[in-house]
Parts: sequence; structure tokens; C-alpha cells
Amino acid sequence: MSDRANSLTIGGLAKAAKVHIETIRYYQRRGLLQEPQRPPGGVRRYGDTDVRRLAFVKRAQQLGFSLDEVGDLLRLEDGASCQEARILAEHKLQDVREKIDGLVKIEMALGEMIDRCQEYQGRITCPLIVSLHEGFN
Amino acid sequence: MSDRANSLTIGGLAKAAKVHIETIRYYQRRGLLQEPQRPPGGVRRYGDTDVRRLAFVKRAQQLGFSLDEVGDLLRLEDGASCQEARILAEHKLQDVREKIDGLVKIEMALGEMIDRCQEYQGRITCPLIVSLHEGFN
DNA sequence: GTTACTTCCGTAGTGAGCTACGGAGTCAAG
DNA sequence: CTTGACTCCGTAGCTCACTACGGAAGTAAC
Repeated sequence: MSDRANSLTIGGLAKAAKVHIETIRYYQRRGLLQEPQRPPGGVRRYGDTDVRRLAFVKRAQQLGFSLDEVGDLLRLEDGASCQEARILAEHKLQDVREKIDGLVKIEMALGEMIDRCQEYQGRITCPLIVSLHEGFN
Repeated sequence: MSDRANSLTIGGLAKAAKVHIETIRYYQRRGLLQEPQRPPGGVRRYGDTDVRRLAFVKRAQQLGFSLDEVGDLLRLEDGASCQEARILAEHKLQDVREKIDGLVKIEMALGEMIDRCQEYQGRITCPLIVSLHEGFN
């Protein structure tokens, strides 16, 4: 709606999208966000499409896509290549699952170490340190 | 055992500990690994204690400790301060749990997106891209 | 119309954890 | 004793995603 107005300066866009100005400029340089025409002797204006695009980038990032991959996604958007987007997402899903598995192992190891530390409190050798020496799995 | 021999050159240590030579030198610069005396006109030699220390560092890293934190841990080791080590580990455990929670959310979101992509295959608008625009939670 | 904030733009710096480079010195095999 | 691999050392570069800086031009409020 207010998109046609394109009323935001870069600072307003930054606030609306909750990112730093420099991040916007950085995304423009990386080609993730287009730079609006600058009126001669004026200042660039942004609108809702830009706010939405920033939200898209941030959301994809949260989902574990790197900025390069976000770029791919944005290019797919125009091409409507659902197939390719799905393959990208499937790879990401696998990554995410592997990360979770690793972290769960770490969680268990840390938990055990802390428990043992609790039990043996006051002894000369800290079981946590010993565990670190021994390795896990 | 072969520790007293201290027979390894830096290359041998790197192989034994499965890290790059440059990583060893980097850890020495960071104070995580001590540099053995260099015999005049000779080459430094390393032993099992060094292999074990590298294993310690790598393991702590796997557990999500930064190299600075590993440094703390190594200092605690000598001081036998179990209490402090436990506090460090408890903080790390919390971090790890938060990371897991975030990733599980992402996992679900990605899974759903892929499912929808499957269903709607062939349509003009890719549901995966649409999801990315909508946000999750 | 003056003051004070923004924008613009390019370039440089940050942090974490390495990785590479280059030239001199050292060691081990044959 | 030569050849070729390895070590030493300092410094520079890398990746990722920003973040900061500085000076000129534009804009908004009073």
C-alpha cells in the first residue's frame, strides 16, 4: 500500500526491517537488495517491497542459508523454479539435522561431565577436566 | 612412554594429532600449546603430552568452547578448580540447548516447506518461497 | 537560514580460526 | 656431499557477515 509511496529513506527502511543501515548497504553491494534510482541531487527512497525483501533475507538466514544461498533463492523466486528451491531446502534440512545430532551428543557429554563434577566435588582431580582429556562417544 | 623420548618434529606431531602444522604454530602463538626449547642449531621436538594437549583442545572445541575458553580450561587444569570448570561447562550447556532449540524450529519449518513444495508441484508460485516470505513460529 | 541530523560513497577494520607464503636454516637418505 | 624434504619465523591473506570511518552533499525543524 504505502509501497507506491516509496516514502522511506535508508534509515527508515533500517528501522522498519530492524537491521542496521550498513547491513542494507552491504546487501546492496552483494546484490541481495536492489538500489532504487537516486533522483538528481536527492536521496534514495524505499518502500514495502524492500522491507519484505529484507525480511525474506533475514528469515532465510535464520533457516541456515548463507547469503550466497539467499541470493540463489532470490534468483529462483523470479524463475519460479520450485524444483530447484526444494533441492536447496532439502540439502539445508540435512545440514540442520546433522548439526542437531552433533549438538545433542555434546549436550549429553556436558551434562554427564557436570554431574560427575557435582559428585566428586572437593577432590583433587576435576572429573570435568578428566573427561575433556578422555574424549567422548 | 615415548613422551620422555620427545621424538616428534612439528610435522610428526601434526600427523599424530591430526591437525595442520600451521594450526600447531597458531595455538603456540595463542598460548594454548607451549613451545619446547629449541636446541641451538636444531629443531624443536614434541612428545605425547603435546599430542594429548592438542586432543584436549580439539575436544573442548567440539564441545563448543571457543579457543579463549579452552585457554581458561587449560589454566583451570593446573589450579584443580573444579568449581570454576563446572560453571564454565554449565554456561556452555545452556548455550548448546538454546542452539538445539533454534535448530529444531528450523528443522520443522524446512520440513513443512518441503512437504508443501511436494504437494503443489508444478504450480506457478513455489510454496517454499512463499513460506520464506511469511516467516515461521 | 542556520543548526543538526541523514545520506552517500568508498574503503578499511573486526573477530574467529585458521591457512598460505617466502626465504633461510636443518636433517636424513643414499 | 648432494638432494630433497622438513622446520623456522614473521607476516599476510582468507572466509563470513558485518561494522566503522570520514568527509561531502542533502534534508528537516525551528
